[in-house]
Amino acid sequence: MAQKYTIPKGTRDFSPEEMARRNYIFSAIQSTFKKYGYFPIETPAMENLSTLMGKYGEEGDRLLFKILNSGDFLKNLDSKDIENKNLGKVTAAIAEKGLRYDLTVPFARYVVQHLNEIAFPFKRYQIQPVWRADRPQKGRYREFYQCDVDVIGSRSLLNEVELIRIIDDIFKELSINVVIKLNNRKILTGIAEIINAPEKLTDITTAMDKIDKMGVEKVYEELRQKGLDEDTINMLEPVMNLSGNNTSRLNCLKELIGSTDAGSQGVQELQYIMELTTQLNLKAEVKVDQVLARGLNYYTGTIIEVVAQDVQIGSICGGGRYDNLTGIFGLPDVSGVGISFGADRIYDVLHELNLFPEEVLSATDVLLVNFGEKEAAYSLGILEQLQLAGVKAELYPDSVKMKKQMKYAHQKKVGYVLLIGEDEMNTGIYTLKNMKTGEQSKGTIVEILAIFNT
RNA sequence: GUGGUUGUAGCUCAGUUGGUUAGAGCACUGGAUUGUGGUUCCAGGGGUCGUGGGUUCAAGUCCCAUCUACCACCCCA
Repeated sequence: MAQKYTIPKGTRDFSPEEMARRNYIFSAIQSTFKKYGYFPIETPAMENLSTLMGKYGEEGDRLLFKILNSGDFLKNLDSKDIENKNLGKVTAAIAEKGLRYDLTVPFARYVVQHLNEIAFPFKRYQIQPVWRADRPQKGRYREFYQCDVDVIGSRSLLNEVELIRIIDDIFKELSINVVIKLNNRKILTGIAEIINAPEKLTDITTAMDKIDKMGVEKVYEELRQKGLDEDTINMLEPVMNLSGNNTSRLNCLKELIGSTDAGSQGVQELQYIMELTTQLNLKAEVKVDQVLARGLNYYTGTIIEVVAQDVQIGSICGGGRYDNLTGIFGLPDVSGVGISFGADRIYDVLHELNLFPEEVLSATDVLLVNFGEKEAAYSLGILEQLQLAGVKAELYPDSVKMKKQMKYAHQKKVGYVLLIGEDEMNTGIYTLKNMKTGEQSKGTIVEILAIFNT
């Protein structure tokens, strides 16, 4: 072996088998998006860093891949910044572009930039890879595909309901059992207000979000570390320990935080969504989760997260409503709501549960064996007739030993092998071998075409 | 970014308290079978033991560093 070449940490190659399975997922997602009236767009892999920085919080800025400037990238660099390890300034001086971190922020940029071409409410989907400089782990990659659907320019909660239906449709088609968790950013705000700690909103919600993982006591411990006093923490108790079904939980929430503007609005919104959702015939379980706190950085209303029931892999879909994402790009008061499907994690779920259909890899129907120069030239005409009839056919390019050609057909899972040697050329009656049963039959081109067309 | 585990043939792995020429299965190539794959039998090729340094008469094996993959945290799809 010449040398060991590898791919960067957290990235992957995809074999033809894997691509067939991936395309199975993508087409399930894409066809559903289309069915609901969404149109596709694409945006570049790289954006200006000014577009990306500051949109995902401090953590997000760290996880952005930055692209070194072309040419003399040192020309804007101040050597003092290097000495002082002023990483922010050094980065800004040598890199002005970065790889996109998600599809939502580039979409917001797109909307603002193409405002006058867009009919609102704008329903778009986007299926493209994103990059994060995170440390790879199970179900976590540095390059992965997101499949986004968003509606922008409509405040109606019917959009939320539609997204829930889309989620249910897609996972139903893929045979994955899921729980759709719902919350509302305003409920979180209400909680923070009712315990008189609105400025601690982020600390409170990210701590509460971990209750399933580490238990109530650890959450309280983390909150103490973040500087909350015992009284405040005790006030959280009733919120943390909500029980019962969705309706009773919502009613409890209303009592607890209904006195705040945000809280009452948030509960009302969620109640409305639940009302509409419960009368639908959904397969997925929809669950109100008052501690769910994803995407806190730009979400303002509904928060959605989807987890697989039978595999522990983190969320496979997530999203929410953002009232002012385009505001950062100079277009205020445009509300949007959207979700993102993690195709790579869905792949892992399907793989782990063995849920991929057998025949996702569409193999070649028939391989024509190459017996030599004359026979190959003759076979070319037969090949053409087969392909014209819609049969997936290929002619082995080299006249190597039949054993090798048969083995190739076997490995590629080709259904039939067509043998056209000297005898067959002379008689016009060809030999067709069924690779599954091993049976051989003889027939004219018309008879053979008939076999494939049935 | 913090902490832990790991690395031996293309792949999955064995390799004893440090000791002679580092093994197996699968895969690959050739043959048994000159027009027949998937089964069987025979033969063959393939390794700077992740990389760099150190300890030792002697290192795949012990020590340090570094890289990779995996796991947990942070965060997230």
